Formats: sequence, C-alpha cells, structure tokens
Amino acid sequence: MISLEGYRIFLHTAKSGNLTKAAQELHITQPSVSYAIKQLEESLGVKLFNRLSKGVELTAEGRALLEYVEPSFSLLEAGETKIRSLKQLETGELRIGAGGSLIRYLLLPYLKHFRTRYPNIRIRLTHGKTPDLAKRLIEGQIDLGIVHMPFADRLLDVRSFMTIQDCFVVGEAYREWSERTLEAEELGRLPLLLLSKGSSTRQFVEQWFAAQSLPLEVDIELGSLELLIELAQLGFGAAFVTRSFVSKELESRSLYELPIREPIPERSVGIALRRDISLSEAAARFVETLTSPLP
Amino acid sequence: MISLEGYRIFLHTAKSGNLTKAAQELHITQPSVSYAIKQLEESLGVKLFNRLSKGVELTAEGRALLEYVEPSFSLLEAGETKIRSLKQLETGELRIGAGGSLIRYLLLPYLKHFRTRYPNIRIRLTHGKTPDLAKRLIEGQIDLGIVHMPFADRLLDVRSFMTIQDCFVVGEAYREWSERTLEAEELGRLPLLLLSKGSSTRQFVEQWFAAQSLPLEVDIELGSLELLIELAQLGFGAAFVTRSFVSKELESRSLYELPIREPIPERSVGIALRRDISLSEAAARFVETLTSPLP
DNA sequence: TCATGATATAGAGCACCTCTATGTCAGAGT
DNA sequence: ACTCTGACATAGAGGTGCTCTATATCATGA
Repeated sequence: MISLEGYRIFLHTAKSGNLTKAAQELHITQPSVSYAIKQLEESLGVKLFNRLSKGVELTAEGRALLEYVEPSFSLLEAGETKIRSLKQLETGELRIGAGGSLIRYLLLPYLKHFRTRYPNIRIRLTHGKTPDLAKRLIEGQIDLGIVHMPFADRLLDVRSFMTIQDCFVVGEAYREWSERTLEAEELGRLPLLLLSKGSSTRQFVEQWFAAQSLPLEVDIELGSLELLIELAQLGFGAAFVTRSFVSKELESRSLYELPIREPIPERSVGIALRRDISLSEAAARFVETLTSPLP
Repeated sequence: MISLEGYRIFLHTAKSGNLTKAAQELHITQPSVSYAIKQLEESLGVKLFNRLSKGVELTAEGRALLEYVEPSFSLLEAGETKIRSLKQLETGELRIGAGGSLIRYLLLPYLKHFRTRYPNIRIRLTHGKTPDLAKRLIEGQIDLGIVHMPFADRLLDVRSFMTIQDCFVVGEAYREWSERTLEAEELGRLPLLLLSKGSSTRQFVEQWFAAQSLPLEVDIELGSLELLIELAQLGFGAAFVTRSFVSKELESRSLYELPIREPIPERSVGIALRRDISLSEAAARFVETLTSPLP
C-alpha cells in the first residue's frame, strides 16, 4: 500500500519545486523528503520529478498526479476545517424533542440564550409525547429529549435537571377560594381544568388524586396549556399547572394559587439521552446550557 | 500533524461500520484499527464513532468528516489509476486493424509520427476487411479499426476522421484520355483495373456505376493496390484509386487523372471503437494523433 | 447463564521514517 | 580555472510510533 504521507510530501515538493524548501515547510529534513519522494516513485513505478541543478521539476506523470493529489488534500483540509468549526459550534445542528408545553414554558429562554450565543447552529424542535420522543431518540432522529420525570428506558440516560412544583390556580371569579388552606377533597367542588389524557402532567395529577383515594371529575380538558391558563383566568375553574409557568400571571394577580393542605409533590424535568452514543458538540453544549443557570 | 493513514482506516471503518471488518479489509489487526481511530479522534479533538455493542456508528462529526474524506480518497485513487494508465505508454501496446490499402497509403505517416512520439509502444497491425475488423474489435482483439465509411454497428462507435476523393488514373499509354472531360460511359472503352470483390472500394465503384445504370466490365482485378497502381503506370488501363494515395505519381507524371463529367462522390474514412470500453492510454493517444493534423 | 461477537487495553517488538554527516553535481562569479 | 554556493543523493544510526499477540471488558441474544 502506498504511504499517504508520501503524497503530502509530494504535494509540497511539487508546489515549491525544491526539496529543501519543502522540507522546511514540513518541518523535516531534506533527506527525509528525498527519501519519501523516492519511495513514492518506486511504489507508483514512475518518475515524478526531474532533478535539475536548481531544484526539481514535475515530469508529465508527476503533473498528472498532482492534478489529483492537490484537490484531494484540499478536501481533507476542508474536512479538518469543518470539524474545527463544528467543535467551535460555528456550524452544526441541534435536534431537540420536548413534550407538550415544555418547549414554550420551560425551554424557550434556554433556546433564546443558546441561539444568541451560537447563532449558526441550526436548531430543530420536535414536539411529541414522552414515549414518542424515546423512540426518536433511540432511532437517532433527535439528539436529546426534554421529558417529565420519572421516566426510564434501558437504552436511555435520563437525568433530572430542574424541579418543578405544580399547583391549582383560579381566576378572579374564584379568588376567595385562594384565601384559605383547602383540604384536597374540597377541590372536587370546583370545576377542574386539566390537560388531556396522555400527557405526563395529566397522569401526575391523576396519581395524586388516586393516592388520596379521591375521585377525579374533569370538567374541561385541553391539549394546550396556553388555553387552559386563559380559561382559568376567565373564571372557568381551577387549572392544574406548573407554578413557574404561570409566575407572571400570579404576580399580576390575574391568577391565584389555591393553598392546599396535602402538598403536591415536586416533580422534575429531565434530559433524556441515548446511553451508548456520545453527544454532538452542539448537543453537549446545550445540555451544559440547561444544567447551568441562565444569566 | 494528523496521520494520513488514520484517514484511510477511518474511511474503511466508516464504510463497514465495524472495526474488525475494516481491519480485515486493510490486512491489519483489529487493535491497530482501534488505535488508529483513537489517534485520529484525539488529533481532531472529536469523537468520530459511537461504539455500540454490535459495531460502530458515525457520530454527527464523523459523518461530517466522511463527506470530505471519501471524495478525497476517491481522487487519490483516480490519480493512481491515471498514473498506471500513463505508465502503459512506456510499455503498452496499440493494436490497430485496417482494411486493404489504408495501412500503407493512409495510416503510415501517422504510425511513423506516433512511433517517434511513443517509441516504447508496441504497435501491432492487423489486416482485414471491414466486417472482419468489426468482429475483432468486438472480441477485443484490436483496440481500434480504420474503416471506409459508411459503416455502422450497434456495439461500435464509428467516427469519420478524414474525407477522401477517388478517381480514375491511367499511365503514359492512355495519357490522351486525360486531356478532355470524359462522360462516364466512355470509361467502358478503357480496360478497367479494380480491387478485388469484397473490398469497400470495389463496392463503392460498383455502386457508382450502378447509380448511372452503366454496366461494369472489369478487366483486371487485384487484391493489392500497389500492384494495381503499377499496372496502371505500365499502361494496362484505368485504375480506380483514391487520389491522395497516388499524389506522388500524379505529380511526377507517371500517372494521369481522367477528368469525368459525373463527379465521383467523396467518401470518408473513420475510426471504429468499441462503444462500451474505455480506450487504453496508447489507443487514446493514437486517436488524438489521427484527429489532429500531422506536423 | 453462557456463548458470541464486538471494542479496549497492555506490553513487546520492530519496521520505517527521520536524523546527521557526507558525497556529488551543476552553475555562477571572480 | 577555481571555488563557492545551493541543490539532491546516499549511508548508517537511532528512535518513534505503529502493529502485533494476548487478554480484558462489555452488550446481546439464545
């Protein structure tokens, strides 16, 4: 097999027309260049250079070879440049999957920050429920998934990166309910606004009711958290939401949280990654972004 | 500096998705491949493969790199192929087939020129009639054929490269016939010297007579144009020949052309090649020689 | 639980490249 | 002519780094 280093030396020699100069460029000695050229000539079975008194000059065969070797090395160099720029996050893509409202209410500030910092990384977002995201992850269609915990899969590495606290909120119409601590069973006397079945949040609230042996009567169920919040504000009932997602509304008093004696346990949101593959540079950096506090 | 051998190993590994298989292809051992990939990854500072339990799989960065490395190596390989074919010019051979008198009267100057330019190419000449040449071409026994046009074959690429003009010539004995324009039918009053049946030239002259509804009475028919010309000079009659083949004799007035009212159409001579195989370097150069003017 | 088929690691060995030193040669300058 | 300069070639020593064998480790599927 032909030594590839020989081609690199050939290329420099051909371009400078001078073994000694080529040697300097390559930080090796002139005899090494001489040796390498000789090796290459012998492997190919043709003379590549005519040795003149003032340097070397390509033969017809050498010139023919150069026409291939030069672009070949340009490509390799371009490849190395590409890798460098991927490493510097000057290019690349980041494929994120996230469930329901997490993109809008939780991921958005991180995405904004990341996009400002690395404007040339193409961000692709995929919406999907947790099992769907798991499937996409395993198939390599997304780099990482953002899911409600608990969630586990043999092939996935899921690590919590944020805890969230859920609560019930009401609008002005039911404001008085927020002025004293309620027993859990009293909630049944209010119309309940929940996310549709199948969402992690819905599962979670169902479990909470079940844990206390309380029946759960749902009055309004919606796929969109946005709409849920709006209806709560309009006085349609008590909505089960993550507190931090409505912090603005709570501050501006367009929503009120219902204090409940039986505390709603904390949940956490996790990052799901394929266990056996390493992250792309962009994905790794995004995970860092997620796990360190926003400025 | 990055070891180029590493790229070759990377390429094979990426394509087979399996270090062990790549090692076999490269005739080295699996640990060597493992080592090389690791080296490359460390030099570039990125992981190129995810190690799975059933082989390896490119990472995003690896995939990006492959897009450059693969064409780069294709180029190198093409370069090596080119060199190999150029080398053939040092030792190769050129097998030409040509009909009848074409070798001697048309090809010879080109052959001389080619032989001077590429003295190490062994030239093999095959004599044969057009259909025979076609058969040899198709069977790969010759690289190219020189044939009278028109001629076509599904498997052959035939391109005209020279037009020729035929004429009737006589020796001193019939010189007076050359001093006025003859009607075609007057030719019948001269003894006619033609090439033997089966030759393209004979076919052509027969067609010409037939086109004018003239009977053709052949007095002397020979396989050799050389002899035909000699007999014409000796006054045996009018010979049908290609004008450029006897230009020397016409100049030196050992032969005279008969002016004829009905013009004899031009013919052309073509190069026949096999359509589906690429020419050897030597054959390609010879075709160049034929299609560009002699110095 | 075991067999299978992967990759990773450790450590020895040596091939091949690279170096230093020196030879050879052609051309320019005096 | 002679020498000086700048080039490439050759010889031989030396050491780096690749490659090998042997073995570990790990995941998967039966």
